[in-house]
Amino acid sequence: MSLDHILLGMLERPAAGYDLGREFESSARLFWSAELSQIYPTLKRLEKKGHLASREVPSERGPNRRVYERTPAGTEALAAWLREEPKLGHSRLPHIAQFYFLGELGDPDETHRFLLGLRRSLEERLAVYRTIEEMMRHDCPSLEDVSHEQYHRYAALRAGVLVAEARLAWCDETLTDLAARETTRANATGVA
Amino acid sequence: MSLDHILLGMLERPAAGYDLGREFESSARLFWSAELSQIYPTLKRLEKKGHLASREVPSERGPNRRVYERTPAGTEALAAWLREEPKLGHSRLPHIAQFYFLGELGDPDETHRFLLGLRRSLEERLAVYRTIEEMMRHDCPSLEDVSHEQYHRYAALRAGVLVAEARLAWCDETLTDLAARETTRANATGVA
DNA sequence: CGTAGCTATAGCATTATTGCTATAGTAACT
DNA sequence: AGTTACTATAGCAATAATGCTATAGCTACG
Repeated sequence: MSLDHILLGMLERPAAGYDLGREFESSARLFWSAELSQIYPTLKRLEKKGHLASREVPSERGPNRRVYERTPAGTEALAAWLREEPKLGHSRLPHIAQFYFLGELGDPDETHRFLLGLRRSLEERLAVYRTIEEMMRHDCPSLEDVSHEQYHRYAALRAGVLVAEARLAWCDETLTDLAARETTRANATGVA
Repeated sequence: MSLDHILLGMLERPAAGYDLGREFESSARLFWSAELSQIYPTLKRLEKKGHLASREVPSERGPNRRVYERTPAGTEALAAWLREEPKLGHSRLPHIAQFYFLGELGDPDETHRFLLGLRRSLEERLAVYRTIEEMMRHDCPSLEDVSHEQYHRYAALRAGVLVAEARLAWCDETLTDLAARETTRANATGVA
């Protein structure tokens, strides 16, 4: 039920479902994703639960917006979740799953192609993160000056950067090992 | 629909649902998780789809086992998935979500406590990975000698190790920055 | 005016996933 | 014989998540 708590966290200030959807597409992408079709019913459920309150607000451009805000009970529920043990959870890594079984194809070229493709995707992701990191660093000269909240946002981004870099390093390590295996194999057949 | 393909991948040799469940608890933990209550119906669906075939086999200890194996269509479906682009997917990282909103508590001590707890969990995970890594290295003197398939399994483990190390490094970096912020704050109030 | 695009909410069908309970045979221990 | 534990399958309810479609107002372009 992490989504409940993530939405509560995002509602530090009042916002409509649509706004929260945008946030998942930008900053929250780092650690979660959710579609509007999941966000709207979840907000409704949280309101029924008493963790959120909503009111309709006329929009400047479009139909009325339903703006949600946390109730004291909601704030309490969020705080309780934040104080829980860090939840490492089960990672779902489809790309590692693919790689794990890729050996069954028995074709080193497929593995090579796969790693190059993965490398490119990771470079792209890292470039986005680095751009945001620079923007944040540009806004404030020293890390020690930013607000407590801003610091957490910055640090979360750093987690994304460090992990993406580690995955890139893994691609390179694995490509190197693969090449070494290939030359060994070539020599073996060459000698034989 | 990754689970379908992961189960197909696991069925390189025939196995029962129970066996696959065990595999999720051991090696496949690296990249996915699934409960038996999800595995059994999925196997049934894959059989109906024609990607798997099953037969009942008397068990030595317990009721009959339903043993599944891939059909040619199943092998083909697996190969098609393996040849697809690497799927980075949306990461679901509840611990980063917690950290991201932890700033709202406004208490650096909570952040400190959180990072220490996370650090401990990561150390534990890493210790497990390293043990497996050593076992694999013990079984074979050189990486270039193992089978293509074994090599993929080893490399997938390495991905887990490198990422866990990166997360640990992030904990340390963030703890250091946090301490620096605290001393700055202390001096500021001390001067004022 | 038409229409394309954006903002905003809503609903639905399907699948994915979790957590729980039930059943039943076998093995090992007491 | 009774109990506990392990192997193995099954089913169900609830929630989570995806992907799709519908509606409706407003803006901007030609």
